[in-house]
Amino acid sequence: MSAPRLRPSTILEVAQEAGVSKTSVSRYFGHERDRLSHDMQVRIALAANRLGYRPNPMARSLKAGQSQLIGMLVADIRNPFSVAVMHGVEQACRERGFSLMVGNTDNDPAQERAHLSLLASYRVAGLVINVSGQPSQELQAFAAQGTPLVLLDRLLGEVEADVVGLDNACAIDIAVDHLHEQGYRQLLYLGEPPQQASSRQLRLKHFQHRLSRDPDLDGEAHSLTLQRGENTLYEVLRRFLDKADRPMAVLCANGNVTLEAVRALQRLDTPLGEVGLMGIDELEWCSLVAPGITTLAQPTEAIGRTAVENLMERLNGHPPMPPRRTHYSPQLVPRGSTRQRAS
Amino acid sequence: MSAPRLRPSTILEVAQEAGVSKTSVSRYFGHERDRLSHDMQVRIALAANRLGYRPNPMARSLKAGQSQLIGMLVADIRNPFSVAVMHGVEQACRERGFSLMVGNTDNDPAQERAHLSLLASYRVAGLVINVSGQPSQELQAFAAQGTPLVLLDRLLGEVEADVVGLDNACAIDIAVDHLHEQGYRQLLYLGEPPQQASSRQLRLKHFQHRLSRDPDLDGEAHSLTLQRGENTLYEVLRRFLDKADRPMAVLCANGNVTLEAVRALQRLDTPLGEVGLMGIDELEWCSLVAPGITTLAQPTEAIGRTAVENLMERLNGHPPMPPRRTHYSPQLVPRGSTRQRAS
DNA sequence: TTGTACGCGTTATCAT
DNA sequence: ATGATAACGCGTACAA
Repeated sequence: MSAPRLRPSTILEVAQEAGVSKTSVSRYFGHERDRLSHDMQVRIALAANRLGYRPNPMARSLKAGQSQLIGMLVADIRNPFSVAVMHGVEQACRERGFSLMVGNTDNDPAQERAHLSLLASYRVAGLVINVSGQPSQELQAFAAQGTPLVLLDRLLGEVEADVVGLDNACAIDIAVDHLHEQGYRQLLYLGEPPQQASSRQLRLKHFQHRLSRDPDLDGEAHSLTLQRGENTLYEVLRRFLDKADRPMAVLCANGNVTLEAVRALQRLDTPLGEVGLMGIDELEWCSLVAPGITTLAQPTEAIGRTAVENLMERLNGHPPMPPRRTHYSPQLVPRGSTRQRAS
Repeated sequence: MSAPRLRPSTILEVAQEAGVSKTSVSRYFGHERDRLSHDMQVRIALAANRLGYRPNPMARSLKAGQSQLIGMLVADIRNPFSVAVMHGVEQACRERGFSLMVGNTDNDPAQERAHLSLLASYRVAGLVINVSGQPSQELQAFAAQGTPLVLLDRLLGEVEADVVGLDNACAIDIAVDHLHEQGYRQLLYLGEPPQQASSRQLRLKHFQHRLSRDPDLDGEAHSLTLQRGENTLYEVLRRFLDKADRPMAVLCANGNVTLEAVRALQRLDTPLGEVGLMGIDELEWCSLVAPGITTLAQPTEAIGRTAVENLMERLNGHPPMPPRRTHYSPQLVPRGSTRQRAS
């Protein structure tokens, strides 16, 4: 049997099959069922079922000037954190009858722009985005067009949008307090280059603030580019370890950094705990690496769901609503990597 | 400033701006530029630029009866393997001017069906799917409609589709051979319930085949449902360890199983390597858990790209083409977890 | 309560 | 080489 390409049935065919006008069928599948007589409802339902009819969302969107699509742009899809958030977004969308168009920008502004204009052309009803860099013209256009925007994790000046993410200052506070309590006095903060993302800036800045405020603590902060074969992180760590004279700990700004830090510490043959290690972002393997890595867990699902909820409120609600910011507090997951050996 | 909702410009507006007919503009943006005089091309280009015109893909699809969309259905989006494949799919799509609609089914046939009929209504040009269970009516409809289908990892009888995935027999062979070489003689195979996925069946079956063929080897296979709080895996492992009298090793059918197996082994206080451990699927943390976990790495990106390439060939090519199967061989990544201590 | 007729933005057919 | 027009599937103002 060669490809038959059975045409999906149209509203017109359903109308004929049911012996009614297409208007009625349209009403039935729109939100005006109540305007139809019971008799008519039954006939339409039957006919539609027989033909396996499903409204064509393309035609709908064309007419409406807006689709039932939500766009989501992720800076790094291989980051489990992003995926976890995406899971929340996807669920929330489906529950509300929206579909998800995802794009991965690999932290590349050019890819971001390309995706953006594509999503715009699809007239997505809303956009959830993990921006990678400066506000592009395309993003401005989105905002100006009135399409609801939710910024994930990273915020952006000049763009009118809701923001959902971690309370960065709070996170740093919890982390530094915890390390302090555990007896660590010299702290090394490791993060990725802050230019690209506001959250990175905030975390870094607040860490430095804490350092300067607390006379009890000493330390430094480094921003480095994570890359295959790079061993900047290793070098930084080695020098810090050499220099330090009091109990010291490393604080990693995100999951990727944590991963590389563990690698480096293993290369340096340094037992976790003796040198404290703590990371923002909870990853499934953190409990496996002996003696367990202390983390700050973000409520990823909630972040995703909240993003969609914000979108929906703007979609249903009234335009004049000031941008909202939702900041979640992380949860401390204490493990062996911040427990000094009893000596 | 309240939401202006700037309407994106249309082909008609460009035509007026350029002082030509919409047909010409359509030709310009379609694949018939050569049929236009140079003069006209310039005028249209200028006008389009001035207005920031982008063809409306909805209208296009409506007319064409098919979209520039590729659907991708993933059984478990939180599985890093799936995400890695998705990354390959996304890239390949974008390079070819296609966008990706993703859905996560959480291994639930009902969700799969829902997504399927949605994707169908969007007239996706092709579908990449990680099926979760039996061929649903919706999937049959897809195939019957002539929409190209690529099955990932799991194949399905009765559905005409290309298949891209791992060479499961080969994978098991490599694994068993490796374990054998390393001196392990009693093998425990741990997998998830095979009913849902053909790849699970194949791996399990071939493992048992190898066991029966090789008089040198002894062992058993278990299928178990992985779940929070469940400790079936732990129990199975404990009993096996108690019983075994020769060097023994555990072979995990996928990344999730590996994760749980490591947890269980740690709970049992069994050093990795003494009891061998090996997993199918390479995960970023496998090198971190001392002494490193031996894995079989799948070429995830390639799998994703190949899936899209198959789709494209069917899209451009001639319908009468028999289903193709592409099976990749995994790569052995030997680490400490399959190295017995020198004693 | 139900139906007629038009338009959403695009492409294909047919003419010029 | 270029343009007028119909049609894709749907929603809706308007009429009945």
